[in-house]
Amino acid sequence: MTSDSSSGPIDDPLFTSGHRIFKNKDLLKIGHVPEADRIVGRDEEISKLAKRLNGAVHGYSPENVMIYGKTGAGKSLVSRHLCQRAKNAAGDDVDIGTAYIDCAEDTTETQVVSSLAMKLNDEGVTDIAVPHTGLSTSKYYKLLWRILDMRFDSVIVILDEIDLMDEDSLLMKLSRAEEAGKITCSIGIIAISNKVQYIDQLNERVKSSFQHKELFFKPYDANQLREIMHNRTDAFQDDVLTDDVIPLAAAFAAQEHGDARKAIDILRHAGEVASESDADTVREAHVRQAQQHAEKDRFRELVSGSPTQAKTALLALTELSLNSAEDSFLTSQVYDQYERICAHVELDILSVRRFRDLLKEQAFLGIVEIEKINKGSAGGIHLQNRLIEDAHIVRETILEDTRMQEWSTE
DNA sequence: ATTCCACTGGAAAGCGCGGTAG
DNA sequence: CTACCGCGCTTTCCAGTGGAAT
Repeated sequence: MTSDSSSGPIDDPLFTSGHRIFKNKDLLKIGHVPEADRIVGRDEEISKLAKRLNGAVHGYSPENVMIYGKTGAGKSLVSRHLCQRAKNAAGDDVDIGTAYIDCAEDTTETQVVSSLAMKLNDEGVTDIAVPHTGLSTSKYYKLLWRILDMRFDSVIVILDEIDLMDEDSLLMKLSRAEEAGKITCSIGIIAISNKVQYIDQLNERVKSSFQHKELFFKPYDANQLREIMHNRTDAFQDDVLTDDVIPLAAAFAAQEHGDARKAIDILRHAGEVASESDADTVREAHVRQAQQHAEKDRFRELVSGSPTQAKTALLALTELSLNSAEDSFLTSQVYDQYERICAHVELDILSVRRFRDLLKEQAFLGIVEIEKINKGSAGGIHLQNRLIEDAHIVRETILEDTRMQEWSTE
């Protein structure tokens, strides 16, 4: 990163090999929004959603929409696409703003409001600086209201994966802001969830203020998955995809409830595998390899991303599984093992209460399975923890952590 | 039907960190 | 500088829980 400010790519054979496979890899990125004529099999959903948003284009209130559907069913895609179109369709006299929030990243009310304010802000116009943290929730709201009124007539907000957000009053505050006279700008909310039950578990007060229509996205079928991938083949150089690649990737994705994201992921991975192995074409074998790759990557990311204490808890269960004929263990047993490991690697020992939650998190990630059992009169209630993933692989992955090195000699 | 028990899990609160505002 | 805020991680407290033994 020192010299070379000269323009244009330089023909270095070390860095050009990838171009043999890919022409425009961006087309396979996750957030990529294809042009309208490339969105497959969602015509009905698009026109329904468009009707709800119609108000925004003409400067009055768009309706709120709750979208349900499994992952990779095109929910975010269609929403983003329509926001873009609404912007284009609006006349010169109507200022439309749109914002996309991923609630997996912004999990609290404050974070979402601050992100909204930041994304909708334009410091040149409003002369408002939005700090990314440090303010109280109410101050972030006030900033947001000011920004909205200075810049827009109507705004469409997409809240993706809203079921991952821990508070729910956000929906209420956003939808009430206009009628409460806090702003004159109108807000339309598109809330996206992959849990159908989401609306049921909302607070009554929230439910009544968040007036909404519901929209359900069906999973893609195998034909649609193939078409989706065909539409993106120009991410690759001409003729590098062999004929079996797309049908196989479609088959893998169809197993996962027709997940289009998965399909595209496999396709991209397959291209990367082919590229790394210096092949001229992407073949069936690359797809299979990519599929395995993706699963290992996912697991590795899950484990290596978690804090040391969580790893230790998981390691305790792993050691028990490796050194015993049993495969499931009571929390107290796992905790004993955990204490031993902590003592050995000089790590603070957490309370049992906290420890239970750590294991529960692992269960949520699908690494551990927990079953509740009752031993009766003198027994009481217990949890049985069982490792789902292969114990050797888990152990290996955890021991990559420098803090865990000490233990590897045991 | 009742008792019994060892653990479960919700709630509240504390701590330290990284941040803003004045 | 002080006051304040959000947030992740943690502890402390304690009212359940529910099947087997009685």
